[in-house]
This record gives sequence, C-alpha cells and structure tokens, in this order.
Amino acid sequence: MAQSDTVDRILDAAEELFAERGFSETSLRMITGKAKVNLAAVNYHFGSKNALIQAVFARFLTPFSVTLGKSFDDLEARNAGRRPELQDILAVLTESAARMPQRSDKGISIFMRLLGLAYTQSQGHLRKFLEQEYSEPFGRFMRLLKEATPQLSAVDRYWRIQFMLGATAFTMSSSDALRDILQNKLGVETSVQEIAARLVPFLAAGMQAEQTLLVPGQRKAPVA
Amino acid sequence: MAQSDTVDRILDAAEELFAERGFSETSLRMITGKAKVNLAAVNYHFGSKNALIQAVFARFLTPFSVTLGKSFDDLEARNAGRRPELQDILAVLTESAARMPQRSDKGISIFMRLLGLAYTQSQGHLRKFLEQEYSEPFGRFMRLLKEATPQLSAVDRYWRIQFMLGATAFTMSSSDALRDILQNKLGVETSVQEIAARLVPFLAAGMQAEQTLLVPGQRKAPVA
DNA sequence: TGTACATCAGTGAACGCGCGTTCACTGATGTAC
DNA sequence: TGTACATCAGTGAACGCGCGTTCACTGATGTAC
Repeated sequence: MAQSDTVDRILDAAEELFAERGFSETSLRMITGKAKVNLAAVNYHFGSKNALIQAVFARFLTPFSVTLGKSFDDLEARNAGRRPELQDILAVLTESAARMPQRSDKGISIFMRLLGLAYTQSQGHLRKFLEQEYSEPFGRFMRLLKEATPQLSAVDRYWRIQFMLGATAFTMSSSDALRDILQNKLGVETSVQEIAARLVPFLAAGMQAEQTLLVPGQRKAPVA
Repeated sequence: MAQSDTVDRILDAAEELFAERGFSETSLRMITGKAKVNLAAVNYHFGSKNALIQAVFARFLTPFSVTLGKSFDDLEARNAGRRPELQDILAVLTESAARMPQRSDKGISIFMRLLGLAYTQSQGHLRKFLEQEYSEPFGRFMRLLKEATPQLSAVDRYWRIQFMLGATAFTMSSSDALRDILQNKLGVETSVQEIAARLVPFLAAGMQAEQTLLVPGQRKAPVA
C-alpha cells in the first residue's frame, strides 16, 4: 500500500462501534480489533480516544455542513425574500442528509444515531468541539426557524426547538431497535427516509401548535 | 440507629449521581463516597451495581405506577365510555408525576432525567427489568392513546408515539442543562411543571397532524 | 438471670481485570551529497 | 551510483489506574435453654 489506509480503517470501525454501543462502552481494543490494526495505532494517529471520537464526527459532519449550506442557499434563492416555510426548512435537512455520499447502506442511520448520542451522552469535549466547528450552519438553521415561526415567543420557540431535536435525536439514535420492533409487531419494513418523512409533519405540527398559555400558579403540586 | 438507613443513603446518592452522569460513568466509589457508607455496602445490600440501578428505578416507579393507575381510573370514570381526549391523557401523566411525594425540590427533574437515561443508555438489564415490572401501566397508556387517535394507522401511531417519547425523554434527560442555557440566554427561569405545560400542546399537535402521505420511491437518494 | 449460639449490618483490604496510554523499537521509504 | 542519515507508519509489551466484586472479620442484638 502506497498510502496508509490504517486511519480510514480505524475511523470506519470506530464509527460503527460508537453508533452501536456508545462512546464509553466502546474500548480501543474493540475498535482496533475490528479494524485489524495495532492497538497503539489509535494513539499514534489520533493522539487520544477523545480525539478519535471528534475525528469520527468531523469526517461526516464537515461535508454535510457544506452540502447543507448550499441547500440553504438554494432555499433562500427560491424564496427570494419571502419567509421560508417551516416544512421546507425541515425537508432541506432530511434531503441533505439523504444526499450525502454513503459509505454503506447503514450510512444514514449510523450518522443519525451518532448525532443522537452526541447530544445524549455526557461527553463534554465533544459538545465543545461540535459547537466550535459547526456553529455557523447551526446558527443559520436557527435563524431560518425563527423567520419561519414569527408567531412564537422567543421562549416558546426555544422549547419547541428542544422538543424537535429531542424527537429527532431520540428516534434516530434508537432507530435500528425501533425498526426491529416494528418489523416483528406489525410486519412492516421501514427505511430511514420513511421515518424522516413521518417525522417532518409531526414536528411541523408541533412547532405550529397554538401558542402555549401559562397561567401562573396553575396546576402547582397540591399539598398532600 | 435501631433500623439501618444505609440502604436509603445509598439509594439517595445513587439516584442523584446516576441522573447527573449516567450509569456507566458513575462508579460505586462515587456513590458510597457521597452516601458516606462503606464501599462493600452496595454489594452487601443490593448484590451488584446493576441490581442497585434497578432498585433506584423501583423506588420511584412503583409508587408512581400506582398513582398513575388511579388517575387512569378517574379519567375513564369521568369520560364514562366516551373516548378520552389526547390532551387529557397526557395531562394525567404530567399531573401524576407532579403529585408524587418529592424527596427534594429536584425530585421531578431527577425522576424525568432517569427515565430519559433508561431509554437512551444501552442498559439491557434495565430495559428488561422495566418491561417486566411495569408492562401493565405502560400497556394501559398505549391502549388509551390508541382509543384517542382512531384516525391514525397502526404504523403512523407507532412512529408518532416514538416521537413523543423522544421529545419527552430527551428534553427531560437534559433539562437541567437546557434550563441553564435558557436562563443565561433569555433570563427566564423555568420549572419542570412549565416545561411539561409547554410540551403537552406540542405533542398533542404532532400526534394529530394530518396523516402522513408516503409516495413509494419518492425522494430516494440520487445516484451521484 | 446467665451463658452459648445465631443472625445480621457493616468493614477494611485485597482481588483480578480491562482500560487508555506510553515507550523503545523495527523496517520501509525518501533525501543529501 | 553508493552511502549515511532522516522521516514516518506501525508494533509488541508493558505501565499505572480505577473498576466491580469478594472475603475474612468485627461487633451489636436477638434467641434458646
């Protein structure tokens, strides 16, 4: 081999194992075993396990954020000043994800599950890394969401975005397990694209629900 | 001390640390250190770390499922044969949670975060335990949801329930962090009750969104 | 009432194990003169 | 064209550490006779 493929083999194995088991439950010995490389190669090429985790994310998030940026450009050009529709913004996200070059047929679901895990597992270093590297496309997404939901107060919008992220990250982060259950219970096969197609209307409807009315002091826990 | 309180001290410490850091990231040494008991006491009283995790869940889930069962009885009595409203079913859940006797002011948020972690972290033994112990109230909740959404196909309902669980579990499992951000960014304080009051309309609207229309073969990933 | 024994909560120290990381080393390839 | 040196990917073995668990033991309390 003229150029080493050790780095890629490590990234491939790590990506799959992290998606399957989470970060702290995946050891370097599992990764190097699956990748058929020497244990010390991870620290040689990446420096540490944490740096490897970040490299796994960078490898798929960097091209994705480029694709996403272009899709946002298209969307804004199409709308030419009019405010974008919420459903369109969400569709841009799912379509950009689907358009990514796939390393395997499991590509999108691994990708989604990793994003879910990043949010869910308490990996401080990873959250910092993602905030630093991808604040631009994330900020742009938030700005578009704000324009598409002018009727919401800032606080309502904030929480509803969390609810959306939650439904998405959670569903995608356990999508393999969920799909298996569905297949057993209902005898239906479901692709990631189909899940996304079901998710988008759910999220859009939730975001556009009637404004939350909070009566202060209402429904406090009663004294026993 | 006539009766030992070691067991309760361990459960209190474990509950708080698990909610803060997750299961595998919390060691028995942290727990026994915080509880000010001997390291070996966990294995003496519970048998293993996994059994301790299950005991933490049993301590709050068992009384909760009793309360919830009664609230479901009330709901069905009130409706007397008519089909229950979706919003009412969800409200019963949040009110039952709020009515639980609290060990501290952090009670509900710890409780919620633990449920989120149970779903999110890959703890096979815990999932099995919860399925065995609490299948009855969970099944009842699912049946009520089905009655309240007769317009949905079984597959659509299945996925939308996953989306609801996701939004809830995710939001609750990081609610402290989210609340901190909100407080910093927007200068607003938010209680768990208020988050729940915002979440319920979001979920209800999502569940009742227009039926998903899937055109087969549409929006497949294009060949590059 | 006194003695012997059983039970049980709790303890201190150690066990073996898997972890991420380090280190001295090899062997192939490229570069300078 | 040949030799000396530098660079670099990769390796095998070991390091120290924190982990969950175990074990022999203590000391207080209860029970039987």
